[in-house]
Amino acid sequence: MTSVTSEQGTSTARRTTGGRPADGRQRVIDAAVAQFAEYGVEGTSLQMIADAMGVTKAAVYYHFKTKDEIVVAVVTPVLDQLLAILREAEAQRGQAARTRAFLTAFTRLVIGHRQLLTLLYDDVAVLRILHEHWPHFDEFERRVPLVLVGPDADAGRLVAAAVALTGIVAAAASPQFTHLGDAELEEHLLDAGLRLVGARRRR
Amino acid sequence: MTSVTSEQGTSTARRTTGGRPADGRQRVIDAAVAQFAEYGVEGTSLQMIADAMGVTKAAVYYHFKTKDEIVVAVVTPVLDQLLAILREAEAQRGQAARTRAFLTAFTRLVIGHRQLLTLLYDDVAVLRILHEHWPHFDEFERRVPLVLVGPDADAGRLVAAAVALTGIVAAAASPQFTHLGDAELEEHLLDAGLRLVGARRRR
DNA sequence: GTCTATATAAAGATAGAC
DNA sequence: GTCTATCTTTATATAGAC
Repeated sequence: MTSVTSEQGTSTARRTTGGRPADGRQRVIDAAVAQFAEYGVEGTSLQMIADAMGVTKAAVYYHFKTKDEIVVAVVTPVLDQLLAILREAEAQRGQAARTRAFLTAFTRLVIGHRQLLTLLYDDVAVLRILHEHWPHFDEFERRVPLVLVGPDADAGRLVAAAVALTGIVAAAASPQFTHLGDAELEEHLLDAGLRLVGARRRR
Repeated sequence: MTSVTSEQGTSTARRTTGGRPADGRQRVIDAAVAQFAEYGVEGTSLQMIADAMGVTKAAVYYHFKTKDEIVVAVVTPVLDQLLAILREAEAQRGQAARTRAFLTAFTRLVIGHRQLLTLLYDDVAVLRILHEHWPHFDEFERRVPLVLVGPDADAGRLVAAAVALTGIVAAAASPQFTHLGDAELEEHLLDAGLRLVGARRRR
């Protein structure tokens, strides 16, 4: 079995080697997430990130050599979590259990990063960068729908899975629902997802 | 009742005043759609559009004064169709009929423009431009979910509507399903949509 | 770790010839 | 209707001082 692994251990390592948390590197990431969510990756310049931090472009370049590196750093933690969710779900016995396990954890992850996940699903620039810099990202993309509906699913169920995944991510990011609390939105999203992939909701 | 109307009658007018179809203006639009779909609006430069047409940037600027104008011209025909669909659905008697009427026509529209609709739902640059240049676009955005689930829907049904709309659009654009024929993909998308907004499929 | 200053390339956009 | 040439602004990125 090919294994999908992140090569981006640097930031984690740095945080353990005595450096204070919320160091400069992390501050860049935080600022970048906010800008990316509002203007998209291509619509965000290093100048905008620097301005949001109250520093200059050169200060940003001290932490990251390129803009692509920032994108990878922004997205890697979520991808790692998604990978963990994927593995745990795949380890369940029975397709129904795998479906429920993945969808439950996935919805929770989406809620925990309302703006960030849409980068992964909607921003063409992010997808291009990940295909360039993230080893086995394409394999990763294939495994997600499979764990949801199983390897023997017909086209109809694969389409339903795609609608569920992309719909959940986009709806969570929609300004339409910013007023909804995390718990309530999470429940509704999970509900919608389960209805789509054919499972009944446990009460 | 406030009416949502396109101010962009120019291209239609030009096509009726004796000008050959597939004129330069339309050729720019066609080239732009292809580039926008692949690289996003911010990721597409006028140079790329010009190159795709085999002309220079200045030739493109003869037809459109700004890049924003191109985006509006690309998206306006679809928005007009969407508006027509919206009105026809709103005119139905009974919420079930409105839901079915809209979803059926919407899915067909999405299939007819697999790549284009995702610009409307996913591309933040397009949304910004439309909010700037399309009168009553925000009102338009509000009416779409409402016709799907009705004015008295609770949060759960509104979330389901959002998942359906965004999911259908994104799934239709997904490279995962490029091999599926229009008719089959349309059926599966409609199926998923109806399951989400609570209606049973007519056979 | 942050700054000023700068290099270099590409972006959007315009003027004017053909 | 398309071209060459050019303007202006902004982008990514680097060098080197503090």
